[in-house]
Amino acid sequence: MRCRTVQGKTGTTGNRPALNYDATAKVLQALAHPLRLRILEVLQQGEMTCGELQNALGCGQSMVSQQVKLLEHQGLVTTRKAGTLKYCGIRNPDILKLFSCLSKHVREVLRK
Amino acid sequence: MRCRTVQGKTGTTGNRPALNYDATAKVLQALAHPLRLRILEVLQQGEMTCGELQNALGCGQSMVSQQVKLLEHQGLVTTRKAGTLKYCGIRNPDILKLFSCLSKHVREVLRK
DNA sequence: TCAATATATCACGATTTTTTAATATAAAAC
DNA sequence: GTTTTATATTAAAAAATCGTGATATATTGA
Repeated sequence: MRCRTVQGKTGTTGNRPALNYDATAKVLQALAHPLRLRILEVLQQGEMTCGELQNALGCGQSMVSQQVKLLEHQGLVTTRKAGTLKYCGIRNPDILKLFSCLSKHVREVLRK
Repeated sequence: MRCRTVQGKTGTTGNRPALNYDATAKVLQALAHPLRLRILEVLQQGEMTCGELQNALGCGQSMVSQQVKLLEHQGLVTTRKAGTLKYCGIRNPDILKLFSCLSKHVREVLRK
């Protein structure tokens, strides 16, 4: 995310509160990965440890650890430690609303 | 987007129509860039040529050309040619709904 | 203390993305 | 025709991301 063009937090016309492009792009980037999407989807069922995610998704341990951390940094996942276990959960369930919209887009606009 | 883990179109439980993770990740990836976000925001005002985008965003010609094409490929922008001009517009305005949600997320969860 | 378990971190090659500059194409104006 | 204008394409370097394997840390239980 190293965009060289001018960066502004405010939008085009007057005082409408627009996007913070850099921060928004980072969140989108965090979402833009098949495995991370699957993590979020699986977590809709409820809290889950990293190990459980690993099994549910069939991927390596460090992969899960790293991707969960990334999602955490962008405020998409919260975690709590219980002994040696790390429970992951959806932070801000509002974000899940994006998925239906995206799913529709993929189906309709990119019909495949 | 070269994810080595298992790829499935259907979700976790039964027959709920889940995400196409790869396609969805690609769309998100297309959105995950400050300049591309700005292009989409500017285009909310209406159709605009690549040159006008260039001026509006203060960036180079090939940059606009390339990013617009990328957005086009993911069904986010439509274009029409008129002589030597290329008019760009928002395809599927529904996608704009994502922005308010993301903006809220950035403000609240990543409060900055 | 030692071993086992769960997670974190690190390092690396491979791939992808980003950005710029140069050049190509194609339509319009002259 | 030539020039001008708008856009497309290409090439290339720099940076970021992806995925893996190795290792580190930390907690638990024997």
